[in-house]
Amino acid sequence: MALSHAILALLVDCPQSGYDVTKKFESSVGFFWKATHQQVYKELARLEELNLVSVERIPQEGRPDKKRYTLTEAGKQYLADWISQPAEMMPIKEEMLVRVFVGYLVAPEIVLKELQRHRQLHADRLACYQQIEREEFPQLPNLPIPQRYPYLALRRGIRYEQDCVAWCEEAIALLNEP
Amino acid sequence: MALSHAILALLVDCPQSGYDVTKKFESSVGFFWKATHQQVYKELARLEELNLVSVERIPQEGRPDKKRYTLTEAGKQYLADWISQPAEMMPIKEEMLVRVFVGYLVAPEIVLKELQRHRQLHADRLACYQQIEREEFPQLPNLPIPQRYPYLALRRGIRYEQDCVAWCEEAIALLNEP
DNA sequence: AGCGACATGTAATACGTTACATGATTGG
DNA sequence: CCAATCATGTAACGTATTACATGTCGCT
Repeated sequence: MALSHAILALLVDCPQSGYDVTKKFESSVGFFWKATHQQVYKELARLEELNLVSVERIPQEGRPDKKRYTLTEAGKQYLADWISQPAEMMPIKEEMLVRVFVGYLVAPEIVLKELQRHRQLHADRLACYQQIEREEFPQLPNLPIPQRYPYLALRRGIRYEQDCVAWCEEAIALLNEP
Repeated sequence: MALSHAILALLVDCPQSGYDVTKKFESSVGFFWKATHQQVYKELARLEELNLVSVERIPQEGRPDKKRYTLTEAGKQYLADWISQPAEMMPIKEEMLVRVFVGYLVAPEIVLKELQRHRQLHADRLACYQQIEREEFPQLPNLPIPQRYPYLALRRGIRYEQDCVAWCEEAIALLNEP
């Protein structure tokens, strides 16, 4: 169950609420793992029962209590143990590729238009990642050791999007050839 | 529900059994979509109820009847309609990246060793894809139009694995820097 | 004798998505 | 006044994984 590990990973640096964690799944860690708030709240409750995180209820006025979750020592150990185990290779699972695979069933313009749209989507995402690179890692190229790890995760995101853009362009070129 | 579409896509060219479809999910389409035999058999039964595929029972001796599924006209139309709709951008979901993200929690050698192992896994997969490229697309670079579509899907797989290898190498280099 | 390929499925459980539910505060 | 942000959750449904279940044939 990798969702739990992604959540624990987010709690390493600073205690956070389910709401905060959810937002990070829309940015930072969201580059390589996704979760909705419903999943996050349920998972946090489970992690608390396992004593991998502890909760602190912060009463607020006019809105529900904020619950701040902190990684426990057991949780930190659990995470470290998990990191030390070999990781699986994950399948791509790209809906777009299933469509391209049988693209000859429809008019070429339809596939081309969709490839162009995707090129743009990935280019936009790339620009977003590159902005984060500039903002969050200004000390480049001399990065302190601990910061190198999250940076490498971001680098993977950047490379991935660059590759998506390049493939879209390659595909458009090939389909346009006589 | 993209699994159904992937299965329909596999049935376009030739009628096949659930067993055959399952095997293709371990190779060709398996580059970008995964499914186990349990999923496939259940989904094929559902697609039959929807009349998107038809079945022909082929009695055999000593083994269970073989059920050959064929794409119906309705199924073909359904697939074409689906292809014409815009595709979602899919998240990466790489377990390895979650580990690297918080890799500073464990000794550097552990992460380095795992990166090396992954580099090898992706290099092997790449070699496998490149062999398929040579075997299944010998007419390169002058490919007939319909064949260009599955070729582009394979190209995506090749690019992806090349990028994984390159990232692993980049990561190993950065973590080894003083 | 034992393994892998052939060929199909059920059942239980885990994980993910979508819809529903509430309600104050802040900014345009 | 409307939409977005803050803040938490339940319920139903859909999809995926894992374990269980069966039985033949051909090869080593």
